[in-house]
Amino acid sequence: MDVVFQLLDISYEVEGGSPVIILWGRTEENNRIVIRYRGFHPYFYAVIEDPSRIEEVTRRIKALSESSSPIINVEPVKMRYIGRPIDALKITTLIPARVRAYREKVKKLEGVLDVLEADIRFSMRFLLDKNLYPMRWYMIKDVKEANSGSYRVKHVYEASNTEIIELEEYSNKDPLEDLRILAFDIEVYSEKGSPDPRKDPIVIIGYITSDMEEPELIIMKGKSDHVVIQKFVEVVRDYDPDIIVGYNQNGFDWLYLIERAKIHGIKLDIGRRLGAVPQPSVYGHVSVQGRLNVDLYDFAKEIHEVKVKTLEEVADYLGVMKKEERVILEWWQIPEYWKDHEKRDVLLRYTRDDVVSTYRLSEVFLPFGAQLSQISGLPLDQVMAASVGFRLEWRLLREAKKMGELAPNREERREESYTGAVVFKPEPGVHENVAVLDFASMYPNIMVKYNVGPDTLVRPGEDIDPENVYTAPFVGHRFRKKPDGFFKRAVSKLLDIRRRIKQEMKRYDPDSPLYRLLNERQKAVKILANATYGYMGWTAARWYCRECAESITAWGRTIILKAAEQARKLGLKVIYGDTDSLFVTYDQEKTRKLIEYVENELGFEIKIDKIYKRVFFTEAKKRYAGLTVDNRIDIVGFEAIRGDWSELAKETQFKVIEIILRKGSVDEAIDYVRKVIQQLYDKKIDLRKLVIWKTITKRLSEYVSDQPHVYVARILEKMGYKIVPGIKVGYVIVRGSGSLSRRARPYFMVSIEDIDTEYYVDKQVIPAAMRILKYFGVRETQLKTGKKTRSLLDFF
DNA sequence: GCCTTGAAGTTACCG
DNA sequence: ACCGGTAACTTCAAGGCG
Repeated sequence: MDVVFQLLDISYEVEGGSPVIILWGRTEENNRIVIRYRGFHPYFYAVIEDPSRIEEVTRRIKALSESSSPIINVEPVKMRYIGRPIDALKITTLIPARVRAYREKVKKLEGVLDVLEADIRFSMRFLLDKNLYPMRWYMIKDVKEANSGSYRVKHVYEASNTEIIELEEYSNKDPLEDLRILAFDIEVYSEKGSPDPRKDPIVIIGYITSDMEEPELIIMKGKSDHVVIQKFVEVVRDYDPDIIVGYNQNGFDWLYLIERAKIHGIKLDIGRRLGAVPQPSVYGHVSVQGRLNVDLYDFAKEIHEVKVKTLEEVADYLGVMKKEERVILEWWQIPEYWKDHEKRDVLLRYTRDDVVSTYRLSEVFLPFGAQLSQISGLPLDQVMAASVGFRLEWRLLREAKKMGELAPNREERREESYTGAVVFKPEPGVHENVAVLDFASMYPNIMVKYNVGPDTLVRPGEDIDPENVYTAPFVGHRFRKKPDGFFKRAVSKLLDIRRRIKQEMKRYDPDSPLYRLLNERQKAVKILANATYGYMGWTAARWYCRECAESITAWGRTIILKAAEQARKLGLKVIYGDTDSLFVTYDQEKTRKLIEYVENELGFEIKIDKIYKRVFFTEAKKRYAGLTVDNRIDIVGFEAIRGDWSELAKETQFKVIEIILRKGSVDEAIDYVRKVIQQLYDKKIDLRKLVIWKTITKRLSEYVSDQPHVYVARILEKMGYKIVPGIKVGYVIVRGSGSLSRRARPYFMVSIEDIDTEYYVDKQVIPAAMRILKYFGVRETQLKTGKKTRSLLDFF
């Protein structure tokens, strides 16, 4: 029989010494199924030094075979490697576990130049070879139904090396429709410091599913969380979710649950494979067999507008749960709210709000995740956990496979830097009526136009007719015009897909589900296309090519410089530019001519991205603030949008910018700043507005200088809190003696009385305000109120 | 020994 | 664990001065 199914996830098992691929899916009737696919074996390639001696090498490889898990086939194949035809041997082994050992042995054999594609995990190998993309729909031929045995699914099918065909007509179907989602969150009680799974119990597990109106809580009674965990296992099994979502559960909840379950001797048997427990896996995600365990924090990390990415902040920013309508507790308050029975209800409410926020976040994030999964080829539970580079790489591996190109190995390389983009010096001050012109996908288009890639790169010394190559400016690297390279193909395909999606979107109402689906898809495609340049310059990339990256930026510099020159020739004033954007005084006719020039003479697409009624620059690059024609304030680069300044300083700067741009009133801006400073002196400022957040980027012992956030991190560590790279530390500066760092304190340990007002006036509010006001002739002294100013004293 | 200066260290931003 | 270019802060040591 044939089965139509949506591919949700993939895993494999070894059974009777033979591997079985497990495809997890669901049918059109919304039944969960497993397809057990046999006859697929792991393999890798050996590149042969001398094709005339291929038989000799084949014999040597075969001689390595061990009877317990043998090499089952060695086959000569003609492949391509970095654009050149090569002779290789495809070595197929019986089971995945032995690939590594065989790889090492084969690598050392005489006559073998290199071993390739031995580091591709078996499940992914299958997806790659069969050209399967998770979340898409397929038909598999000639399967037999078997009894469900060890799987918690409706049907199990056995397949043996049969065809799997993609069903294109399903491509606009919502991949998430009717999937069951469960959101959960755990609360842990610890007497002091960070919770320790060896002793601190899970006191609450909250959860909500697609079928529930309200969240449920499993609450610890007595002193043991045994029942809590047990109950949670039942809940998951009963509801049988396809997708489990949480917020940072890969970094915390699962690891904690796994430890606690181990202590109680509970089997966290919550997957769709009998007896399989959650398992830490690749990219730091946790794998739950047959279910997609998606950590929404991975999505949140890409929202750069939110600086401190707690669940509350992200939910508030996205509007799924406003801070006003929920209970807010901070991590350090949780023990207090559990211990104190009077307060416990607040903690319960807090957990409910967290669970609901999490579920709602999944509604916002998963549609994009599903599309990225469909486009990149990574399962949904891995795709956001994987870094940008890996997501793109999986897509590239698929392109390579189609072209018969072998994937290079990952290797350790020395960092070699190269020149990047140009940034123009801005014209300081306020400019009226400014158009921002943006090149459309500049780097991807350079790649396509000049056929840039490791396989088209002409190596130094190679003799080739200059007619047949594109030569990069400044750096002189040459790229063959023909044939189309690997990157050109991959990138133009992505650009093309995106164009088509955008075209299709025009046919639908922006509020329609299909429009939204397509929009998520085009975003996913864009992300991959935009990552290609950075990927080429990434030393850990399989297709690392410094010359390529360097050539792309060189072409980019030439293009933007030429465009700027032409703008000036046309009589447009170039106020600023960065990489692929030009800020020019807006003149409709001249701008049109410039756009034409860029299209016809340079061969690139440039468009008006936005028009500012007024835009302000300082001498600094990468910083400006503007008022758009639709009356929105844009702030770029300034303190007001940086996460490492106090909210008070940011807010003050924002207001100053707003007053200047909207009203043009310097006096009003000065007045505003003075009031803020007065409030600070009067201590009428919410302490939370004084907190400065900074990320700890390495182990505390590795810091050479004790900056404030490092000093505070050490205090927290002494208090028993775990400090790991990546965490954000919130601190305030208090009065006292010693360096700034020595006066930094965790924000929740001080009151407004302790605050060093002078610091906030002189090092936060005034610098942030002066950054702008300086350009309007304002002096620092004008911002200070009744208090005697230091500069006045200095004067005498 | 004190004050100034600039390099080094650090973080977060832009495109 | 995608790139280089950039601003701006704090610390810390060197250098100048007396």
